Amino acid sequence: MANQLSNLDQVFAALADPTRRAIVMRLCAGEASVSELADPFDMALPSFMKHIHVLETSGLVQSEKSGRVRTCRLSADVLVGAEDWFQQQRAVWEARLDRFEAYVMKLKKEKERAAAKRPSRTTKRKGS
Amino acid sequence: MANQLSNLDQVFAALADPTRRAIVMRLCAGEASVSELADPFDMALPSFMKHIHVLETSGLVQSEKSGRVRTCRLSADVLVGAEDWFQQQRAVWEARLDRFEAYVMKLKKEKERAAAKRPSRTTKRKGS
DNA sequence: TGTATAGTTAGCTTCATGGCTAACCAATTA
DNA sequence: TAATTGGTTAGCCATGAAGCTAACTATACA
Repeated sequence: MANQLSNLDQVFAALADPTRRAIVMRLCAGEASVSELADPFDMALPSFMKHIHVLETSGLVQSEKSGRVRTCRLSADVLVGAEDWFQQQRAVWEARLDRFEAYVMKLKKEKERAAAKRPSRTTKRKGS
Repeated sequence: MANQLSNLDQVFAALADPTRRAIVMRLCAGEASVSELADPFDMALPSFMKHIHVLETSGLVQSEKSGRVRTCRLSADVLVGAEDWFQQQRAVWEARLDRFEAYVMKLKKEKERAAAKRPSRTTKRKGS
């Protein structure tokens, strides 16, 4: 619902940075202020804020300022949207494997049938 | 097994580009040569090759040259490795929601118990 | 042997990213 | 009211990413 905007370009780009992945991981455990988030990182605040901003424009994070403190929280649906992409790819991949397996089974059966017709000319041979 | 090398930085960076995601999607359906892959894209070959190279160094794609044609295939395990990251985050997120829900339920019960003790002083009130 | 095909290499531009410092609000707290 | 805290703005720099053209190599086909 909220992820029409979740364009994968920005989401994946956001997640390509270890600092930002760490922020996302932290926010999975609950919301936090900017300086709480920044604390573990050895980085100037303005640099850190850029990461927050990247996360916000990707839609992964939302924030709200009250008083002088800005609180950040995760948009789980955007995260899920990205996860969906993988699941879609995996579905295609697995369908292909299934088809391939079906094909191999078919070949095998045909071979067996052929072998049954002209009985035991070549025995099963193992490839190296 | 093959994804000790699958560093998420490179994998997500690779997937942050629509051309490269399209390549991955294409390869989910089966292996292909470079020029087959390049065909749908309006892009000079050297530019396209850079994308292939990014995908290869991320581990998402492997390729092999035979004769003059280079055939590319997907490394599904690397894709799955990235998917795993999302599942881990979701697990943390959902655990938190569960705790929160448990907490809300506890509060609710306590309120009910308190209400039962001193019978019906204030009826349920709706906040605006 | 000559020509077309499939990639590759080299080198160039342009723009985005990730980091910094310095200076600047605007709420809180003393 | 003055000082501290929490964040923001502006601007600089180095690196890397994404695209291009031009020229080249090496295989396959006629």
